[in-house]
Amino acid sequence: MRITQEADYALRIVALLASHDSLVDANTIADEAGITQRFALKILRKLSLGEVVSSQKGANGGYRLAKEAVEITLKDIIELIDGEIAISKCLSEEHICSKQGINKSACKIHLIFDAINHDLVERLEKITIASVI
Amino acid sequence: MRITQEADYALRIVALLASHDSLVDANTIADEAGITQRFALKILRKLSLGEVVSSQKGANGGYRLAKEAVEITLKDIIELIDGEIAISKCLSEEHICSKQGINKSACKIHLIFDAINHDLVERLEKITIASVI
DNA sequence: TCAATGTGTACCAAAAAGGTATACAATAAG
DNA sequence: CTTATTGTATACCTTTTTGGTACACATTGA
Repeated sequence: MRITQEADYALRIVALLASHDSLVDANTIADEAGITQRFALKILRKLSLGEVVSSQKGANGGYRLAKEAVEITLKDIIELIDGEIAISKCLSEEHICSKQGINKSACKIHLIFDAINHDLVERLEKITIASVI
Repeated sequence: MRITQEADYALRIVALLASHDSLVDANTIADEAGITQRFALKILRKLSLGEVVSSQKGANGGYRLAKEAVEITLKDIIELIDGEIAISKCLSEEHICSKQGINKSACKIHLIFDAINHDLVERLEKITIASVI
């Protein structure tokens, strides 16, 4: 799948949290990211379940990073929001070559995409939030 | 945008044509690619308009490559079918950073995606159909 | 002349993206 | 010990994109 807008917002939200020390509430985050509070909450939920951010409920609650900014990679965040990164649908699920009865590892196009995708993921894995802020 | 299934089929169709010398009609192409004739025709239309394949009308007509296999890159074909390659929507059209009033070249996330995307396109540009068959 | 083939345009259905709504649970301040 | 403030959980909705299909037509070789 491609990197969605939602993942893009997630990156910006995490970057934003990385530049604050204290708890930041969803409203403030939404404002700074330029999205609605509800949508921010949805994204924050995923980030929270993925243990990228931690949350505090109740009055004066909010969110903060759950770990150091250098420990959070772009890949982590994107995969939390969008699922596995795949430049072509053929890479995940039922690939065309298999539908055609071609062995996946005998399908040259598949192999090429696979290599490219692997390098892409590797690259996203090397970029941390610390280097973005 | 991500590489769609349609682009994937297009790659397979062009590879198929590259391994034939003579004209191949849409029905045969569709059969070998495992898609309907109509859908094959749609893809072939785009390839034809993009001057990757040439067509011959009438009885015993069909398609053949319009140029040498070494002159056709994966990038050419993918862009003909899917439009400009962009790993993130943010890269084309109205990017999030601009909606937020941030200058595109000041948006670190944008710059990172831009660099990655550039390298991806460059890589796809270096792979020709000749190397796939 | 007519059957075989490609052209052009428009339409349609399913899936994904992008976002909203509603009802609830926890907690800190008063 | 109540209540306003904040996050949680789940379900739903709308728009865009993807992945096709349908129909009427144009060309050309036999």
